[in-house]
Amino acid sequence: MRILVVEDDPDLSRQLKDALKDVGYAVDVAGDGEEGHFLGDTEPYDAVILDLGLPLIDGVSVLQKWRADGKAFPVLILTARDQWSEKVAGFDAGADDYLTKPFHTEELMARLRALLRRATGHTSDTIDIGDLSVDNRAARAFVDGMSIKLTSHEFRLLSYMASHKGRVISRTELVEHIYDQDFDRDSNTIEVFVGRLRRKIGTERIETVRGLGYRLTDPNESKAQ
Amino acid sequence: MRILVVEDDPDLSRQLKDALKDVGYAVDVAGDGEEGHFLGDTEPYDAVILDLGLPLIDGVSVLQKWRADGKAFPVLILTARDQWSEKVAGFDAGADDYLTKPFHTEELMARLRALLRRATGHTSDTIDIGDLSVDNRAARAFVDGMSIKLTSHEFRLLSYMASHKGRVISRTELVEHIYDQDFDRDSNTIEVFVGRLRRKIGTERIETVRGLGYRLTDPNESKAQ
DNA sequence: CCCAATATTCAGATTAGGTTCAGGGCAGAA
DNA sequence: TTCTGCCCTGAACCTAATCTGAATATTGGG
Repeated sequence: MRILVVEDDPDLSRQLKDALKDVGYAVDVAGDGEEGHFLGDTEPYDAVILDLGLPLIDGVSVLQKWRADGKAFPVLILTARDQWSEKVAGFDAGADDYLTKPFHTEELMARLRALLRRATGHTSDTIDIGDLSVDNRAARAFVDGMSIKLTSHEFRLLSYMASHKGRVISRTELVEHIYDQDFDRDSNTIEVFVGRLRRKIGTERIETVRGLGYRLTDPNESKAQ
Repeated sequence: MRILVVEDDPDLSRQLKDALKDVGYAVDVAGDGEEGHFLGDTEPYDAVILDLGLPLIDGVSVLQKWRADGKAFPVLILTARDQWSEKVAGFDAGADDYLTKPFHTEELMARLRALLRRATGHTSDTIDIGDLSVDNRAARAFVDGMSIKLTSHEFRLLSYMASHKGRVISRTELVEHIYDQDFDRDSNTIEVFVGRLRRKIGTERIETVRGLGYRLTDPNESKAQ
């Protein structure tokens, strides 16, 4: 999952980035409203953390622009304590959740997970595909109840595919969601990771759709056609 | 486990701090309601001991604010004898337990342990992971019934991991819960302690999850791969 | 049967994590 | 109080997991 953080305080911004990367997200950071708006417009984020007090363009305006443009990613806004009116404005502009500063990193993580969950239409942090189970909270996966050892990139890949299970996902989409900005795309890393993942969770679970991408399915489900 | 003590009487406050540190908690102290509120908002405590009669902001208000902000840590309130109404107000505001002054340190410790126990979802002061047993009451650990000699920080680490057994715990989270405020994060103390702990309780009990953190498990539990 | 797409394998680079060690501090003993 | 010994810390250095990109093999479609 790829997250955008728009925050001008460099300390907080750094801290957020570190914490998010720790938990396995791909993270981009913007330091002002303009850059933030641009990135949100250009890159396909899975969620955005948006401070409301920003240089150049304020947070609420950024959010409004995005929503007016039809961007649907979930947005979590950060407000200073007691900025009651800001919070309301944020919600009106289309925020999905808010957090008042200061806050606990752990709480932010929990809320973020909740947003991502909701956005992908799941109700739990754990996603099951047949007897494969992906736990986004603990960053673990199980096949048949057995714990599978995955590296952090393998897990990102699996997690993204799991939250879009059954759909064909293009290589490009995968790259865009599991890596952050600076990544040299023309290489076959995705194939390599898919290969490794298959070896660990069973080849038949990741179906190749020639010319389009990959699809994560339950091999035991009856398949039409 | 990291505890916040909010108490204005310097004697009592010192005494509490010492006693708590002795038993192996990381402790922060605040002398008035404002500082207390701020710390509780900012740092991830595992429990809070809160005096109700405080300068600047009274205890009940502090507690109300925390709860309104969604802070969930267990709170033990201290009241003067016969302040019956205060006690009720405290409970209404979301306290988990209370103690009337004066009290025996022993009793405070027992109640605190109970709160931590409940908060982490355990029913006993002793947590077992396979044949490793962690006794939070006596601050001791056993492997296979044999007592293991641990230093206080080693024990804190183990105790925190034990109460979240099976979950991956990031270095950051560990630092935040086993040290109190003033600690320089960029050093490798955690690695060093994990190393020492492994030497004492057996390497295989603490699993490393690269890029994410550590996990305490029972090595004999069935694992694929 | 040929071509393009996908898989596999592998080695080097990179980076996270592990180990060791010395200095300083603190607590308990005398 | 001073002395002693244990512990903690941070740095330097070492090790091993993992990532990457390229080379090579395989597969499926036409």
